[in-house]
Amino acid sequence: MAIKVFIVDDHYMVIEGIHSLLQHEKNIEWMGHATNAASCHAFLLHQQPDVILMDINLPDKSGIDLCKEVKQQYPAVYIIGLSTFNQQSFIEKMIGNGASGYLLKNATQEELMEGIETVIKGKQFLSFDAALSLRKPETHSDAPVITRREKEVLELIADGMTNNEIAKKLFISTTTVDTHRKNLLAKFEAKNIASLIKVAVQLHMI
Amino acid sequence: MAIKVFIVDDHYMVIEGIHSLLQHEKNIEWMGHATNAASCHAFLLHQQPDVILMDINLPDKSGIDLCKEVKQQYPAVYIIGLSTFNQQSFIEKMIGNGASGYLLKNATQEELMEGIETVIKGKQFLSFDAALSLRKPETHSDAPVITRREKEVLELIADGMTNNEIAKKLFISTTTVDTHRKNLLAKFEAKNIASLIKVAVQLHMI
DNA sequence: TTAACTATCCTGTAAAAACAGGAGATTTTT
DNA sequence: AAAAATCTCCTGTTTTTACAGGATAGTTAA
Repeated sequence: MAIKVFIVDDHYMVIEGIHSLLQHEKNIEWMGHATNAASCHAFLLHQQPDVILMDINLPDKSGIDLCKEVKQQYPAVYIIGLSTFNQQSFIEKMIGNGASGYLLKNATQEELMEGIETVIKGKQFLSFDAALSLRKPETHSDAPVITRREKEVLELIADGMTNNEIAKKLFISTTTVDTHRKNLLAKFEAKNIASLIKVAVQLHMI
Repeated sequence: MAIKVFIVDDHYMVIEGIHSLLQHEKNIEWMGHATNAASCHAFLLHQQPDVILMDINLPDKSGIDLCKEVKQQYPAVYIIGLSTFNQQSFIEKMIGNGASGYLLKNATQEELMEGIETVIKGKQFLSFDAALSLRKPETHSDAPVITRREKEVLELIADGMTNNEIAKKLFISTTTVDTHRKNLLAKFEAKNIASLIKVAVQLHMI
């Protein structure tokens, strides 16, 4: 029996691209597409795909949230996240919200088929690069790995708060905030906060 | 005579998507694709497309640079930039480097065809959203107006330089740099440089 | 169960930024 | 030509950051 595949993505080129890659696969039944979360919900009221390929960027909702909702209502469906970028945090959140796998949009037809056939068996599938990025997060990435607390402090610094103000807000000592700041500078290999903030914003870490 | 179209993009799904959208167009001759800048150059040594659809993110080089190189060597070819996002700065750089137009990847078949047919006539084509963002650049933006010198100083601050270092580099007094810094803080209504840099990077002023 | 990581805190010192409040000399715009 | 904007420079003071070099307790991972 053919695997019923549905896609949620707001980019026609991607929809058409995947459709094109799958159209000659006899094992795949193309169920169509939705370009936003609302249409996806509407579709699922009457139809039941086996696998949903889901973009993480949708106009009305993030794919991460949609993934959670769909999995709660239809636990039997397998969801594969789709993204252009190899963003570890998104991958983790998608998986955390019930996605069975992850595919980068630069995947080949073989990878796409492999992904669908893997998740339909209940297994997890991660794109090669995605899998790599989960295994060694900081190897080829310029973004340093910072802790939750450091991120918290970094955001407050970027909002213009001084160590003293941050300390009061977080109920910790000023010297602790200073230590976090020190560690952030070391991790970013930055000379001062100005250059650190620039890089952090450019890396979308703030 | 059919318009010869070539595509440079490292995402197979996008290549297939565009191919799929164009495959039934009799006016289009599909010449194939390259997934990086090097293959694109290699292809152009022997073949000559009329229009190149070019991604701004390539593995070995930015589309912005590739655009420049290709236009220098083959001025007759029309280049249309492709991107997922509606980033004004990229659009401007692509156009500045000789691109004839710009298409968002969520464009429909109609928009795609319209884009190709427009640039082949030597006209400029910008995706609707892209065009909107170019028409009113600073209308809805909170970006303060800063002088040339202030921008110069701002960039050096963002690179991690101190007032003293900047002063030496620009052959002016440290106190002058301090004044510029003071004025920048006032113009951005920022409490300190950290918050200023954050906003400046987000507004693409750095 | 160690080892590594994380978050917390400390004492100091030196450097830098932020803030106040000026002023003179060019350019640019009106 | 006059007004406005820009760039330049100054003396101070206070606050904040940056840097050095620790330490302790709890958590997480090997």
